[in-house]
Amino acid sequence: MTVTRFAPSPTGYIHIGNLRTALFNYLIARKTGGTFILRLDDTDRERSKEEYADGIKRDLEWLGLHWDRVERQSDRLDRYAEMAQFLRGAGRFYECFETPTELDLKRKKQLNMGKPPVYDRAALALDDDARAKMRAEGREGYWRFLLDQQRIEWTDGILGPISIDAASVSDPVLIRADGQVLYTFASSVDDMDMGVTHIVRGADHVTNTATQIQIIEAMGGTAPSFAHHSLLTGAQGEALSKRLGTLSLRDLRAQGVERMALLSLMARLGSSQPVELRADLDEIAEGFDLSQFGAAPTKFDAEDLWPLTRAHVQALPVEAMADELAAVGVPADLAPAFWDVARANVTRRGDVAQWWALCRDGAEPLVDSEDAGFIAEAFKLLPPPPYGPTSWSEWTNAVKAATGRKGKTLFMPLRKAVTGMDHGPDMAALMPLLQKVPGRG
RNA sequence: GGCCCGUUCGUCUAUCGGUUAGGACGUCAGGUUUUCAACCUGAAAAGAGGGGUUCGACUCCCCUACGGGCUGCCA
Repeated sequence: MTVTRFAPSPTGYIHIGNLRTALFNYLIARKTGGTFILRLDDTDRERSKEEYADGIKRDLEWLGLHWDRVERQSDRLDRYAEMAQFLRGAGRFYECFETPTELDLKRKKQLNMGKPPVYDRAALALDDDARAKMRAEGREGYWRFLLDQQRIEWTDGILGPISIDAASVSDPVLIRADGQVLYTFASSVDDMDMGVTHIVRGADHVTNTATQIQIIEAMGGTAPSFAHHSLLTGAQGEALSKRLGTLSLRDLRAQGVERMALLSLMARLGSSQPVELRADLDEIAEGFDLSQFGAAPTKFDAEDLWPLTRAHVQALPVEAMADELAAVGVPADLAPAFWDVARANVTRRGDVAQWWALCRDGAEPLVDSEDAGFIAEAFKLLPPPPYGPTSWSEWTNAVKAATGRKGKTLFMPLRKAVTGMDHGPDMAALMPLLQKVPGRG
């Protein structure tokens, strides 16, 4: 049984980077009929906010990434204390007393001497008396996990064989002086307890994986299989983290991006499979294959969402557009005809507003100076609305007979005069919807 | 500074030593269309640099450059 999880910390909303992680884990569970857990990693009491937890849930619901189970780390504090006690007994936890400032100083010294800034395990040498003395000085202990200094190896689902020397990594701090359990530990306990079988996360967690494998094994568990997807960069290759604020899911949604456009792109970007618009998550899951993803950082350009959004919106049946059409004031009886005319000329659902405004209010005629006389004459031949399906051809034929113009020089000035634009829906189909033509006459 | 990963058309990528280096999206041109969109046809477009190994290297090895990540009592 496959068990995956998406484990955001509720310190912000879902953005384009998180979304990829959530989607991959969802798809793996979905594809194999497994379980997808939403786990809120909220051990950081200061930064975690209920508002964000709710926001994350709403965003996942909008995307359609339904979870089978929800967990909160703040509900599991007793369990972490229990496993911490177990690891102390096993000699894998040791208490340290350096202050953050002291640690910072140590790192700087090491760096200056050209050495890697790895914790020197000074606290490991402390005996009971020394520890008592530290406490007497008012210092509060925090706890590190004693790494077994060997190479840690695993076969990554995306990166392939990875080997990291534990000696190049500091013993991770797992419990702070104020008792707060840190991510690396809570996550390891949870993944073990919840039977998580596959973890897909960003490449920023590769080093964590090395230590978490040891932590899970020290607790008597078996490490799940890991896969680390490349991180997204901006279109110019710059780190995306700086721009994440403008790429939150809610912003993209507010701009009119369609969820299937977003999901279709994210399920394929960075893989060798072509990006294709899919109709639903089942279709996306069907073709999803982690092994098709590359390890190189992936450039993400939000502009790529628009062609997919347009294709999705243009294929929508009128029923799916009912709310949007009603919102801009399209009468229900005109909706099907209007949507048929407008659909080929919209990218976002909201774009129908401008076309309906044209139909309802008419447009300021756009007349090139050399066409002024021609348009004046043409408008004399145009009866007032309402128009029928043959109005356009009747009018253009009449104008053609009266002026001798034909082809593009005939049609284009008329289009511009009637709609105020040089592009737009098919004129023959548009005419019957026009309720006003202000420039007429 | 140390550690991990990476570098093929504009973009995402294929190629498990021998290919006219393939596909998709985008771009451009032609066709169709009153326009836009859509559709059809076609085109341009790539192996970071330097050393090896080999009959032969995009592919294997080393170095350099560049990009990303980690190097927190954040996640």
